Amino acid sequence: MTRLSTYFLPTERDPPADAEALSHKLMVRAGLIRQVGAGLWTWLPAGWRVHQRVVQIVREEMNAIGGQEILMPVLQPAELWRRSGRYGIEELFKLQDRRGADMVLAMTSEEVVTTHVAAAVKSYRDLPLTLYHFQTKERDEPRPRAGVLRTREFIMKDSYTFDRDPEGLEANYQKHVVAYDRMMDRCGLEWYRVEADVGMMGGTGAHEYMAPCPAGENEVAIAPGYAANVEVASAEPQPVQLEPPRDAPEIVSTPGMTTIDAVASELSLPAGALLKAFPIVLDGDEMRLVVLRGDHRVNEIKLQNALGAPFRPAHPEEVAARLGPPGYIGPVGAQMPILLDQGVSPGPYVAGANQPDAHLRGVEPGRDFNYEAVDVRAVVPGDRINGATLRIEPAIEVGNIFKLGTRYSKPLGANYLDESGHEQLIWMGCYGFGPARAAAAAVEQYADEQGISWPRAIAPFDVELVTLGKEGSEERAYADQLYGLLMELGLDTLYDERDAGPGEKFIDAELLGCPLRVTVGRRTMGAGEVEVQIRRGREKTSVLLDDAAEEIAALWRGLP
RNA sequence: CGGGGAGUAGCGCAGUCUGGUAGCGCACCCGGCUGGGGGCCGGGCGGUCGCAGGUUCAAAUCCUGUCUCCCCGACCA
Repeated sequence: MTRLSTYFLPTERDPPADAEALSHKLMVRAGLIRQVGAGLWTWLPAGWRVHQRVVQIVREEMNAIGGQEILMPVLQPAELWRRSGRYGIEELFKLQDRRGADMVLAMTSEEVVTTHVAAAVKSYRDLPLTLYHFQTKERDEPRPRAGVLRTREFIMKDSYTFDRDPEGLEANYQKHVVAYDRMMDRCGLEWYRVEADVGMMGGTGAHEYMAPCPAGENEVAIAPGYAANVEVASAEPQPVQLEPPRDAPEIVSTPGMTTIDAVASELSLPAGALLKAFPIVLDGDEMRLVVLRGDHRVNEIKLQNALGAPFRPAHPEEVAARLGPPGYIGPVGAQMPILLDQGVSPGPYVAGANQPDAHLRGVEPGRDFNYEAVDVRAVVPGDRINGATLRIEPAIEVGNIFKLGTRYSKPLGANYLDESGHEQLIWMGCYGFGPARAAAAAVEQYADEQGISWPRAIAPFDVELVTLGKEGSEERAYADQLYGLLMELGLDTLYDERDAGPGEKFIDAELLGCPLRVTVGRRTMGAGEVEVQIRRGREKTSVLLDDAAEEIAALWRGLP
């Protein structure tokens, strides 16, 4: 029985003063969530129904690919995390029990699940295996924000696959691709599966499931047939007009001009006709000079991946000592390896001369300096890929899938014996999905001026039934009866029988955003009809009194 | 971690500069009217002004410290 007069659905006329993101404002206003502290949220009844609907979709798809649901604890011994090498992570909540033993609050469960598998799995006959759970995750985020989009505590579905070899892992990974594609579709989201950075975990491949929306914290580079996180995206740069070639570099005086823009405007050239030099220092004080087109920027994640090692930008003193005056450095004559971005096409460029107040023009890569080609440029909108134009959109990361390899099986001793009796490491994958983010993404993607407009599959209720009649009226009696019929047909119905004005009821209903709003009032009843509003698009239609429930159910089945 | 902002009733805010009995709108409670887009009239309830200390005859207001929250950036297995 879900009668609004007794249901805990505290709606608000005003959004929280400091809320910025649309989903944050609307989910609070609609009475779905309430804040407890920074990045800590309570899910109220209607909000929790949405969350649970997403969870059920995810559960069904995981089961469909052979996943087996388990439950692992949030509180875990620090020892496991020391063994896996993750104890030092700053986001990890750390605490002690009464005996002083170090504990952690899990941000994911690789350590625990791998330990169980290591203990139980002995033979190749026990593999492959897919285990998953829905469990609270704890992360000491430096900056929680935007309602439930980025929180310190949240529920995540995390699954883990265990295979004999890379081929097995690949097969399980592809199964997850299928399952995740379906989860995103079934949640009614617009989404992209994008190539992702494997990050510090050093896995062998990763994709993210991104839901584009203005509040998204990630940027996705998209072109027909291509989608990648900008952190790893590659594309052809837009062409640039270069100077005529010269037989050899010529010095040009550029006093006081230490920026690309200043030199470009002095020589009346586009910034892209210059070379930008980005000196970096690797572990052990080795220097490298990264060179890219003047109008391009370094993507530090791509650079780190290209180097295969961490780096830092060189300090000005190091630049002055090893190359030349900062603002005037360039690749010609540089006494260090040069990494040339592949966005620099052949031709004559203007570059720093490694001496005060001077640049060189007519510098040609290959002729005037040797280099190693790398791809370290940040892509920008307008770049080309497969002949199409690239665009960049903000998006929410709802899920990610990741090939771990033997990252955890090695330190935690997860081995098996193969057919010939040899001990082998288990190959693992891990896969995350955030129901709260899926819900927030749906709010972001479909909300309008009036409020939320849920996809049918994850709405808190299928139908909101509004009666305008007072207790004892003919309309009220009919609405009571219709409520029962809708429930019998399997439609989850929220019945607004509050003693409130029609305006208030309509506004609350559209704020909450159930796919259908059914109104029983004297006016339409007099005409033998019941009014039905389709929330998305707000189009109104009507059904006959006599078989209203069946017609409403049929309408509902046709909704997105 | 750097920069900016805010803590006064459930929500949104004024009052702080210039110290002098804590206010407004909405919500809520009671009564009545109204009944297809946050309706109207009348009467009410509700706040240790984030916390601690200090100055003062007197502190929401001035001073010191502290906690919390938000936004931008950095960060984001």
